[in-house]
Amino acid sequence: MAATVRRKPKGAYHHPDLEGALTAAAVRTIRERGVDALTLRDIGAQLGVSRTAIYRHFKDKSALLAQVALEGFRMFRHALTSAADEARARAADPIEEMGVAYVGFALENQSHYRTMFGDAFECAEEYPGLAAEGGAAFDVLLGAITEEQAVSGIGAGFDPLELAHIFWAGVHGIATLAMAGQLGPGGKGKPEQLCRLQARILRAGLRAGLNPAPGTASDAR
Amino acid sequence: MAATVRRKPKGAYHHPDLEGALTAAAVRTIRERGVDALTLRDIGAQLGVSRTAIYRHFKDKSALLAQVALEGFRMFRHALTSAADEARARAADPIEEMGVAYVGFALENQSHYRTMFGDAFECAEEYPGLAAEGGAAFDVLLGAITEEQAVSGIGAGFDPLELAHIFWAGVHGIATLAMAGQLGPGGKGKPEQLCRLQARILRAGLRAGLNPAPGTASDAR
DNA sequence: ACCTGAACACCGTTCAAGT
DNA sequence: ACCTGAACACCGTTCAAGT
Repeated sequence: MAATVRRKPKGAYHHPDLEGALTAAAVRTIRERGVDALTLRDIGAQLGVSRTAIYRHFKDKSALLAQVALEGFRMFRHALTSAADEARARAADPIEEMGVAYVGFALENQSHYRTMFGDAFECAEEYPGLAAEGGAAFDVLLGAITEEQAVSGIGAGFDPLELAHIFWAGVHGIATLAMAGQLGPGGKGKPEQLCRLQARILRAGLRAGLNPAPGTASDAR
Repeated sequence: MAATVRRKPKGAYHHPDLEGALTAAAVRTIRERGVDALTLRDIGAQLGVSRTAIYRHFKDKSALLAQVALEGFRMFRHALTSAADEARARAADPIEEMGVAYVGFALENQSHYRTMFGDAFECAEEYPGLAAEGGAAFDVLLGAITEEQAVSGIGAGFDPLELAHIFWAGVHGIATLAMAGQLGPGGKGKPEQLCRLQARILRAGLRAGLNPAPGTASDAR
């Protein structure tokens, strides 16, 4: 760590860490003016740097966005992990608390979240680190579910991967709808409340088990 | 209906219904090459029309996208309504079938769905018709939930609006994650299966009722 | 009325040139 | 090594001009 001291080159740098400054400026711009307003020229101007200087640090604009997404996934995974750990420490439901942390992260870091699950998400194969970090974040949720199955037996008869997908879809849906202002004017408290309610209904449903719906036609086997 | 016969003007029209052709071309382009590839110049070229001809029919590019979204919401509401009606006719769960129809619509009409819940969704206040159509589609879901509360008593103790938000978030989450290819390589059958499982777990949870989670700390009152 | 072509103010990206 | 300025091929949008 302390062994590698970056020797400052002779040329005058505008920024000691231009790469970090570029991603930070990107995050700030997205937050303040939206993704569409993100312009390499504007970022360069913000940093007092030529508009082509970015190409020294990133292959192109989407690589910069991928870096924002990667940074987001790292923060994201940490938020989920510590929420689950803290819940376990006070004997709360780790899955419910992870859901609250999920939605809270999305709402507090909308720039990162939008970038994580926006265009960069679609073409993740170009940035293998992205898919890996996203998978690691998902594994935190998957781990909590398998643990719950083993410890309390809740949902033990279900495929944990399917349960994880359902929980993910639920919190992702709440987060995106809340960001779009579709969950009413409740403000920030509403999404968390909704998130808790969702987790508890799902938990109760898993505990109770599924009796076949009254008129299920196609999938009796 | 048949009373208003549009008299063809003397000037030579490239398209009898340029407005409809423009939105159709937009939908097709989004489906085939993504929203970012949607270009007024390209659409004009596709239709053999000047790239500024569109301004005779739409205020700007976002108005064209709003039209695509509006068209999408109308088809969407119809799909939801008929799914619920059909479910009632054969005594199936209307909510589960609406969820399947929701996800199915999203996957079969990704151009429309992405536009409906994309940028146009954010600035819906500029296009009041959009918000109205979106609200009408949501009301189909809300109505099915209040009906279920009244008829079968399931979830009767809950705020129907909160339940509707939770169901919406669930199916919206499944739809968007499926579109992003995040629900595994299962193909088209997987999202529907997940959707049914989610609806049944939620239903079972509402039927069973919520006993307080083991270590709920903050919200005892 | 409807459409066109040129023009304007923007983009991302490339590249030879500077230090 | 790192950064710059000019240049290129694109955008959306405006507007005077055509029929």
